[in-house]
Amino acid sequence: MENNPFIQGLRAAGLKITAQRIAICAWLHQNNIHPAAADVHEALRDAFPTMSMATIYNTLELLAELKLIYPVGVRVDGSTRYDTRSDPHANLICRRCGKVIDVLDEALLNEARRAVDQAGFNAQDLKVVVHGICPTCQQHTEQGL
Amino acid sequence: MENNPFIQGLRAAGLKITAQRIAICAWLHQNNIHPAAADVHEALRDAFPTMSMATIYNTLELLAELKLIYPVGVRVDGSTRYDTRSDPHANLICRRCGKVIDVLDEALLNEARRAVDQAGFNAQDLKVVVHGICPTCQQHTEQGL
DNA sequence: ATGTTTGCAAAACTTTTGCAACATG
DNA sequence: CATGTTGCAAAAGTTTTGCAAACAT
Repeated sequence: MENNPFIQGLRAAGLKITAQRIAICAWLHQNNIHPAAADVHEALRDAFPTMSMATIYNTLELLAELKLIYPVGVRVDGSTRYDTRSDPHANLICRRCGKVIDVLDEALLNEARRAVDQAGFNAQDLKVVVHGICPTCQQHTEQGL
Repeated sequence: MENNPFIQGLRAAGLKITAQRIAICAWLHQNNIHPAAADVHEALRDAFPTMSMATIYNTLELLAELKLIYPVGVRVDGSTRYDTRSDPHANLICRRCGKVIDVLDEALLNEARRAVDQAGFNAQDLKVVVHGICPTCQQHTEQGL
């Protein structure tokens, strides 16, 4: 229960550990996807029927400030997606279905650091996002769907 | 006047060339920035005081469907930005001020194509987006702002 | 003349904010 | 018990939609 890095982070920051925060952090930790605020809300609706979107947004923003989660950097279908991994990696985003895939690729990250440096950008806190079509959607296309 | 690729594209698609579309296309062509819909609206307010946001959104979406412009793939400060370049390139986005810089870097694009391929993604129609801090905002930081 | 496009208004949607009630440390 | 947090409701902002009037071809 308490090997949850998000809850540990909140505690370390001296913040209060509420039932809602425990639920949100537990769900984020167990579901290593790239949820939107609405996904969290829907997932916890049964357990917390009265939990408001404001609480979700508050908590996600809090975790992002503590650098425990990261906004993916794009909005897919109109909403911000969060990334629960803190190690450097790239996000592959499907143009069609919005799925986000994490890719650990040092060569890509290094090229990105170099290109960013060259343009005078600060590469610290770098994030690479690549848009394409995911395997599943490619199959659908091949089947003429 | 008619060396405007956006207007040519609309004409080639058999669409009607209205005064509003001419104005939007001319402005996009002359201002090679990464505008949001609201930027276009504001820029053309004097010339077309009654032009509605719906017309802007219609036209931008139309140009995007014709692949004459591209959504940058992120929303900065809550709104979609468009890219008026159609050649392959990367977008560097400043985390702080939201500025978008185009970077033509074949090495980066090639690494991205390879990484995307390796993950089973379709690299066709690839877009690379990198987040960092732009030179201007770095200076502000150094000055303690 | 005909079908497209515009502009207005209203709606949908995500996210933010104010504030009273409540729970945590 | 003092402060931080929640939930509700309303607001703000972007984008979409329906429809009558205006326009391009």
